[in-house]
Amino acid sequence: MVANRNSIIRLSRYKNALNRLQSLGFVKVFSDNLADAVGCTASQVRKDFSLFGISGNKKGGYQIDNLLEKLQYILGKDKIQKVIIVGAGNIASALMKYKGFEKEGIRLTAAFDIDPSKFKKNNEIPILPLEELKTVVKENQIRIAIIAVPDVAAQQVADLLFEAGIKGILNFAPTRIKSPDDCVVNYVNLEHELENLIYFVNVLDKTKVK
Amino acid sequence: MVANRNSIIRLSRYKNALNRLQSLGFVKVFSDNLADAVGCTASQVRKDFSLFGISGNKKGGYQIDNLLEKLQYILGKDKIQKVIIVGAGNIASALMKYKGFEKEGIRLTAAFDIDPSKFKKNNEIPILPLEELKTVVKENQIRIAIIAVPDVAAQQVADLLFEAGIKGILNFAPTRIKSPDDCVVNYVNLEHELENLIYFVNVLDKTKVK
DNA sequence: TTTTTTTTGCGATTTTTTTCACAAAAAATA
DNA sequence: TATTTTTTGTGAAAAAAATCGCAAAAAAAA
Ligand SMILES: NC(=O)c1ccc[n+]([C@@H]2O[C@H](COP(=O)([O-])OP(=O)(O)OC[C@H]3O[C@@H](n4cnc5c(N)ncnc54)[C@H](O)[C@@H]3O)[C@@H](O)[C@H]2O)c1
Ligand SMILES: NC(=O)c1ccc[n+]([C@@H]2O[C@H](COP(=O)([O-])OP(=O)(O)OC[C@H]3O[C@@H](n4cnc5c(N)ncnc54)[C@H](O)[C@@H]3O)[C@@H](O)[C@H]2O)c1
Repeated sequence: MVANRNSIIRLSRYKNALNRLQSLGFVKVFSDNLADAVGCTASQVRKDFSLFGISGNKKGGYQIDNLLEKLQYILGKDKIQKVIIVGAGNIASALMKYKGFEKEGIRLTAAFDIDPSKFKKNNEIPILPLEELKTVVKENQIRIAIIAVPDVAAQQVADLLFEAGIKGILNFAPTRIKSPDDCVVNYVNLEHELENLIYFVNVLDKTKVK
Repeated sequence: MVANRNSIIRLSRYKNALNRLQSLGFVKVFSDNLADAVGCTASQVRKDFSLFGISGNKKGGYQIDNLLEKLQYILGKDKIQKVIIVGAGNIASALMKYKGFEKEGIRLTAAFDIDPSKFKKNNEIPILPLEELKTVVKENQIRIAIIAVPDVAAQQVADLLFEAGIKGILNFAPTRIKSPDDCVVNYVNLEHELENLIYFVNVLDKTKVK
């Protein structure tokens, strides 16, 4: 397949930029506007579109509404995506309070924890005992989960999720997850993001001296 | 330079794996152990080390303590890295409560907000008025900042940070930041991470049918 | 109507990244 | 001591990703 992680991330970025342009009243866009907006080259934009079979109009650029529709379809935004969270701690509570997911068609359906003091059955996003996870996943046909438990619990939680039928995990715990072949695990490791930043700040600092 | 974002992220992963192995009592490690631990190939591990001038012992693998030291030096972990946060909202409060950063030599020094109701001068990590940002950055020679403000405020906050002398930003807001040449901006976009996951779950789902 | 200008689409080329493959070193074994 | 085994280190090869370059289409101008 043509798609790799970076190309899909770029599609998400194009989508964001298009939403912004649309809300500013723009109707069409050229590849170099998009390139500007997301920080890549115009030929990268066109190549990405070409690989996904998206075409525009010579000299006319791309119709924003049409382009958005296609990107949204590719990114699975034609339907609401239900997501659960395991581990109702600090990260989870930031995510649950965030209003931006719903706007993007991502619905946090429920959170789960082992600690009974965290349970809140009547919240808008209920926090439920781990024991109910399987039922909720099955009844709602949920395929995506977020892991926000301490690192030591991450693998066992992942195993439970796979058993329940989850196919994709976004893992905040700094632990590599062993997963079945038909499942995907993506990682958000904030320490590593900061280390990365520190490295490149140091590099720039050193090259400046020369 | 040899380094790109992915290779540095891999170094962070090796470091994590090594810490774990060390705490389990291991003293040496082979490239294929590390490959296993982080999910890449053994030759990738050796090539990465080779590019950073790290060498081991033929037939003897790598000395964990020695290797860790070198990785930590490359990743700037030989000194404590002070970091500030702008926007003391949901994300920021999750980050401030997290104990893992200090263990990794990353010290959240202060947070800043424009909303006076958020100020907490006496917290362990104080939440201060934006006006004090410049002074704190200068006095502590801070180079790294995290942006956790609403998207509309992100660019103006970034400009303020650059003016104060910040060289690297980790941006949680879903907005591209225009930055000077000698500064780095990395992005954490959780919507995009979830979209990515959804895309690849859909792809796997479709290929399975065939 | 003809010419010029602009912008796409995509094959070709270049660059970057990953994997391969094997000599060399060193330990283990015979 | 000689042979076998194991593992590194790194050029060479392959694969993947990004960029280039230009024909073709279409709008705008002449
Ligand atoms: N908070 C941050 O800013 C931050 C930053 C980087 C990484 N992380 C990582 O994200 C993860 C979550 O961090 P946090 O700060 O939200 O942690 P937290 O301690 O606030 O929350 C963890 C929650 O998981 C629950 N839990 C523990 N074991 C469980 C299990 N087996 N099943 C279900 N629930 C379980 C706990 O009861 C708790 O409510 C951790 O792995 C952490 O390393 C967090
Ligand atoms: N919370 C999440 O889970 C989540 C998920 C994805 C993305 N994000 C993004 O992260 C950012 C922060 O999200 P949040 O949920 O923490 O938001 P929040 O609304 O809880 O907090 C934002 C804080 O920024 C402060 N602020 C506003 N303008 C400011 C300015 N100019 N200078 C300084 N402070 C200012 C506000 O007073 C508030 O305290 C947003 O851009 C959001 O889109 C958050």
